[in-house]
This record gives sequence, C-alpha cells and structure tokens, in this order.
Amino acid sequence: MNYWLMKSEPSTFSIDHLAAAKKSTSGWDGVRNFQARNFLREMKNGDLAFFYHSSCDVPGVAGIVKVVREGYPDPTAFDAKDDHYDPDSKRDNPRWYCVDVKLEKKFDEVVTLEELRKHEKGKLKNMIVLKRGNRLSVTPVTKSEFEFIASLATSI
DNA sequence: GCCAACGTTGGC
DNA sequence: GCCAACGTTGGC
Repeated sequence: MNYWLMKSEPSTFSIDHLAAAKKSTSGWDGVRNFQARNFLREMKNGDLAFFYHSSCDVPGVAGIVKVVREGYPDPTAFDAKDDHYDPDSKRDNPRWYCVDVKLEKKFDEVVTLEELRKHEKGKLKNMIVLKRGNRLSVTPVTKSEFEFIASLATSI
C-alpha cells in the first residue's frame, strides 16, 4: 500500500466536485506529464492519496481519496473535442493513463500550504510538493508524511 | 545528443 | 499579472 498526492485546480475539479460525483468516484484524467503518468501507473487499488488544491486562494490538502481502479488509458487523450486531446496517443499504443479515485474523507478545514510550510524543515523535510520549483501533479508521499498531515487535519 | 526557444505550472 | 522553475520541442 502506497501513498500519493494529487493536485487539481479547484476551479476545474475540486474535492466538492468529487463529492458530488456518482458514488463519489471519478476518473483522474488529463495528466500530461510523463513522470506523473508513471506514478499513476504505479498506483494500486486501495492506495490512498491527498487531494491537493492548487492555483487557488488557499492552496493545500483538502482531503483523502482512495484508488479504486488502477491505471488505464486516459480516454480524454483520444477525444478530439477534449482540452486534453493528444493526437499522438493511439488506442493501440496509448501515451496517457488515468486512475479512478473515490472520496475517502473531506477535511473539515483545508490543511493549507502555509501550514505545511511550518514543517518543511521538520517532519515534512522530504515532502516533494514543498520542494522548490516542484510542479509535478502526482507525487509519492511517505507513510509518515501521510499520517502526519492527516493528523494535522484532525487537530484543527 | 545538445541546447535555445517556447509553453506551462503554481505561488505570490 | 508576474515570474521563477522546469518540461518539451525541434533545429542542427
């Protein structure tokens, strides 16, 4: 069982969108970065991930999702009308992958980036999302990082 | 295989 | 809206 962090811009797809989806489940599609794609393909059913809100008023971790369908070809890459269409991704040789995630827990309050930064020299000193210049939309998180941030959420 | 140009991300 | 950081593209 592994842990992850997945970014989304809430103006496009927020944790409330996921909560409102059928069975609180949605495909996590549109990832167009090779390193992030490789992490998507490593995910296993039952893995847990933080749902991170980026490029918004209060960036931070909004809750926890669970992987309920392992990596499969991203259908939006085949759809010429989709913003994420990629003509180089072929059905018989797909370039991009996605997973399905189900909402596990929405935090009462977002654990803000500002809050995470208070621990960037301590328990979160190896946290990838806090590293300078990091832009990866899908990153692995260690068990201890995961549990620590989850504990911050419940202590608010 | 190098690297300049370009586009995107994401915090501020 | 700015800009630093970084990934990707494409000419050579």
